[in-house]
Amino acid sequence: MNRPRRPEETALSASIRDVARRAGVSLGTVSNVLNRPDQVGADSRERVLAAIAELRFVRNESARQLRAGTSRTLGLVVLDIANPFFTDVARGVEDVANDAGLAVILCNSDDRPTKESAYLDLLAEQRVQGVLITPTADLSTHLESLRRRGIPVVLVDRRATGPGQCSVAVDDVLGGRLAADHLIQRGHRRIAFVGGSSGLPQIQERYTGVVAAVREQWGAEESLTVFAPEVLTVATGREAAAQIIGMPAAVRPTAVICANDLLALGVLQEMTRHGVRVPDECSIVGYDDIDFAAAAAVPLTSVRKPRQEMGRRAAQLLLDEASDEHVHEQIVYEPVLVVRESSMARRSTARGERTA
Amino acid sequence: MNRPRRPEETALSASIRDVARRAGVSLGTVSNVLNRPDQVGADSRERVLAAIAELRFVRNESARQLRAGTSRTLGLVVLDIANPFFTDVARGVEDVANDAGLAVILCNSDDRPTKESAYLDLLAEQRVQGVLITPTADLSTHLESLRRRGIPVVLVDRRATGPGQCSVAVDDVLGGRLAADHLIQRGHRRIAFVGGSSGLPQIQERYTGVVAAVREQWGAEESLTVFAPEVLTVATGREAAAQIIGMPAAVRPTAVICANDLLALGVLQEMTRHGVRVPDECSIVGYDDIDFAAAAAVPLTSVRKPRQEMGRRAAQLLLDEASDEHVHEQIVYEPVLVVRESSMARRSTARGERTA
DNA sequence: GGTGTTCAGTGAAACGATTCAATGGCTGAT
DNA sequence: ATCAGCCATTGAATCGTTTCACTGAACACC
Repeated sequence: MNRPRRPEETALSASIRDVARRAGVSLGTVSNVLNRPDQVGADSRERVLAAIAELRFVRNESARQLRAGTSRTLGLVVLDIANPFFTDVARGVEDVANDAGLAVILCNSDDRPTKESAYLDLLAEQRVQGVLITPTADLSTHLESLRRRGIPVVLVDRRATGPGQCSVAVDDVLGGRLAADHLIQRGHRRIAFVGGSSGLPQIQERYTGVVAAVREQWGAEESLTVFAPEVLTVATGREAAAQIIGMPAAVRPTAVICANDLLALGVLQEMTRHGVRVPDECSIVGYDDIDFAAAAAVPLTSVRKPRQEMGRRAAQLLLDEASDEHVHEQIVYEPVLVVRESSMARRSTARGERTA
Repeated sequence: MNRPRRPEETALSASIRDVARRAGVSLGTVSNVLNRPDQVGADSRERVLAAIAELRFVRNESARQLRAGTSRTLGLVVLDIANPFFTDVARGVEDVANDAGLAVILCNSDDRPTKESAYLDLLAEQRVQGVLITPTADLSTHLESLRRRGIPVVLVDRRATGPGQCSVAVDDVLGGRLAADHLIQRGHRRIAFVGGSSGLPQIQERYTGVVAAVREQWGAEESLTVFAPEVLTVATGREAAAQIIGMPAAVRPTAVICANDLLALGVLQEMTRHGVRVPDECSIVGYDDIDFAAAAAVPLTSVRKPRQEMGRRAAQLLLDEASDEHVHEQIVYEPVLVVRESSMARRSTARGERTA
């Protein structure tokens, strides 16, 4: 094979052997300079470093990893890289990982099990130190097989089912309840829930919370309408809103709870486009409290999660799994409702069946 | 070392050798099944596949890479992972890379040269097939050394200086001009430019475009005020807006051109918070046209770039660098001004020195 | 002078895959 | 019967690093 290289590229990569020869020392000494510089005499160290610089030596990480048996990377698999919630989580992960000298391989499963499992295979082949993942709906069997192979896994934004694994999540039932309580308290009697059809438990729990609140305070749930778009994006949020707008005024919800902020922004856009006044004619509550929620056309009321902190904590747990006295932890953060204009309808308007 | 493993983890990783033994064939045959399955007899292939499944064999990518000399990854280094512009680019890159069977290592330099060079070192050690990068201001010498080492580099959202490299960029001078022309045409006579102080050429070119437009149409540039926050985020956008709001009404700009949409959103927020009506008292134009621009409190006029397409094209160029008849290309896309409400001031209000 | 202890430095033996020249068996042509 | 040609298969050599048992040299101590 050895496809011929263009002339200027000849000195492709010096190996540790070349460095040793150039510096007039042995292989082992070069390796020591690289890994335990203080155990090497000052003069040889100088010579080795000089040789490294002259030859532009760059350590071959594959070889290092093969021999040492341990990699310097960690995998992060998210559901939607375009959702700022996940990039915020990623920044948290990155902070901790970098401090520990690890690189993060960021993978975007797009909520598709096939993409997810392809990425997990890849991460396994790369022998990453561990995997942080917000899995698609059915906790893939791949996860279990990763763990069986000794690769630690920490779930992010998703509660572990058993005690045998770590997870960093948010009490989504509470989150859903907060959103619903808030709206009910402000007099809403017909509410829509815009969730997802992919069956993510996070989303289902948010719905559970909403239902619970509605049950307690209404005694019945006849006015809770549910929309389940394929994916949770701005575009599908718009579609859901179009449906809502199409409903006869007598049954049309006066408030919408969205399973995430992207949906909420979509709903808001479509309402605005059709002249439905938010929050006067329809209130909106989002979820995640991404930064853009506050900057929306009508600033969004949203359920706040500690996004970056979640990433940091998850990464710490993952690193901790390497230690022998590690015990699995299921962290659950309490979400907080941040009330903004999108749900501040004047009580008179929102209350009941349009007064008359 | 060989730190003792917990019992259930014993069968950590079967090697190709174990598979061979189990299947009763040689090493080479297993490798062939993995890499050229059609050159292997049907029955041995069956047996090997069975053994792979039973032993839960996962190829060790480090070993593969060490021997084969070629990796299956590519690096993408962006300035700000929290900026949706870059996640859109990343999706484009991912599309192309996945189709080619490559994984993407996504790195966030945070516009800090030290982080950037640390990541470049890491990518070099990983022997990635190539690097896509939006570099920090001073095209780091690291880039040149990567290229000298035979690792292809493609610049993203930044024009290559010489013909010796590929780049995918946007005509930012034109972009700046479009923004300024639009505002000038609408009667604005005092404009602010909110850029960045890090010296990114993309930003400087946008400024150049603005200045050119102003020169041509005004004959002088006395009313172009420049703000240069440290970084280009929503938060610094707010700060710039606070300064603008603090200016005496007689000299306060009636329109703001922002170097990206995050800044624009920040400016918009702060204006709204202080009761400055957008666009009536102050128009705003952003840059990049991220999805959230259209969803803003006042939908943002913005300079649109083909974000995902840029990522795709860049990745294609990178893959093409491997071929021998590759010629370096500098792609320049034409930006388009998307006019929305944030710059639709009623002409009477916007025009001139407040009529009276 | 012998003995013991440090300290630097050495180099062979892994790690787990891929590659490639060599081997052996078979088919069909001569 | 022989041989060329083909195919599936083999296994040793190799990639670039780390590790570790080992060698000398220098020094201190009795």
